[in-house]
Amino acid sequence: MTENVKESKAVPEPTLRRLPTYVHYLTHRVKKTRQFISTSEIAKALKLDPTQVRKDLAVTGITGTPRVGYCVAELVEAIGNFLGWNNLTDAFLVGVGNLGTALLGYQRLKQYGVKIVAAFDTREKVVGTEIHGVSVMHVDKMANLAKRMGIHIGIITVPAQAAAEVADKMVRAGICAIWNFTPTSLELPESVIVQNMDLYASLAVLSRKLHERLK
Amino acid sequence: MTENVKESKAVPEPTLRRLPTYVHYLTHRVKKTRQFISTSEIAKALKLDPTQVRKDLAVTGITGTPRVGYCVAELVEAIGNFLGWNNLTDAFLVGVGNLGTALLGYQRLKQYGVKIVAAFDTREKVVGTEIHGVSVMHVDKMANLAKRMGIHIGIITVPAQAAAEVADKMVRAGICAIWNFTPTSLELPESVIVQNMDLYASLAVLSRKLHERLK
DNA sequence: TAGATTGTTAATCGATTAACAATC
DNA sequence: TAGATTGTTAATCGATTAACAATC
Repeated sequence: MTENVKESKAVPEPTLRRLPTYVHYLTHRVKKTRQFISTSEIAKALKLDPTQVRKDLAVTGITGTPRVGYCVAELVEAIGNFLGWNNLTDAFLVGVGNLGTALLGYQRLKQYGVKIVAAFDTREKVVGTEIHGVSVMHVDKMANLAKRMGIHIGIITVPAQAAAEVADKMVRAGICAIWNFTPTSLELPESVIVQNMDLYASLAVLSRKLHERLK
Repeated sequence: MTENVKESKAVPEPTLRRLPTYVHYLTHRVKKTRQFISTSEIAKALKLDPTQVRKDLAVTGITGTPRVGYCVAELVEAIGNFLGWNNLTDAFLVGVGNLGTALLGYQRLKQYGVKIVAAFDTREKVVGTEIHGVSVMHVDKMANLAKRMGIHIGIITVPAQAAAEVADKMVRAGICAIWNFTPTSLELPESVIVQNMDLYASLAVLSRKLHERLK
């Protein structure tokens, strides 16, 4: 079997999760006037290991200068490029409840490469309305529209019991990456990328640690 | 140095994160009539390793029966106990924007051991109102009230630039566990439990994987 | 030059997975 | 009994951390 000349290893998921944190730190807490920064300084602020920071940054292809550090502006640029924050990807959101509405209001998502271009629901009360500038349509129109517009990302913010069905519909409509805000574990083909945003998993960690502490 | 007779190892965080998933699967997708279930069946449905499921369940102290499996009702009960879902812990939420409002509407949180008993903000428009049955007060009143009510959990849903200050206020008011929905990395004493719910970290993983796929 | 910082290779650590004896 | 499933110990895997040579 022939191997690729440049078979790049998959980037570890923990690294991917830390990259936006670096950008946030660099753009919001490092003075705009500072041109360079060392990994030990980043590490200290974010409570990480300096070596880890260097390894993380390395995946973006950027290099630093011994005794000087990394150029802040270049870093921000390189991470953005690496994560695809430049070319906006259109997304559909299904489920305009409390959380769905909140996400529609997150203008910030655009800075992170994703733009919600349409929202869907089944309830008469919301279908036909516009929320935070995004039209809400009946979910029956989702599949055709997704195909026609070549949508790749689907965001699921429906009640848990409807999640599986919505996910199936999305996949059949050609959506290949799903951001799942329900606690339901989706059974989908291997080829579909699923990223779970599980409130309850997160809360369980917090709650258990607190229990241990107070015990 | 004397060691505890029963020095129980800390439960791995990945395990804590999976426990709520088991409960959700068992209560919603396993027929109520089914009395027993094997770890291989759970594993298959959730795309996990059966051994891993057994190890996860073991931390709750529950045991199964060879050739029979685990009693579904007991499992749900044991996990709930372990995660402290029985005795409700009161929480304060600061930042009644899109996301904060959505969380106030999440009645489900109560099933997961946390009850938001008051919300805070600085904006005149919302201070004094009531959202989803929870009173919104000025953030200046938060510290005293938290001390008086013995609040342990704080939820931060303010804009990123206000996060550090709110977190400090919470800690000074005796709050020792913070659920942080902002992308800001909080610099707090070691003793404070911080659980980050980072939308952008999650989105970065999804977005990057999609990029790799389409490339 | 001297010394701080990068970039890389090696060691460690912890979680996942495999192997298998115990058991109902 | 036979065999499916548990529960535990050992092996593997991958991420983190340590060590250190290269470099500006």
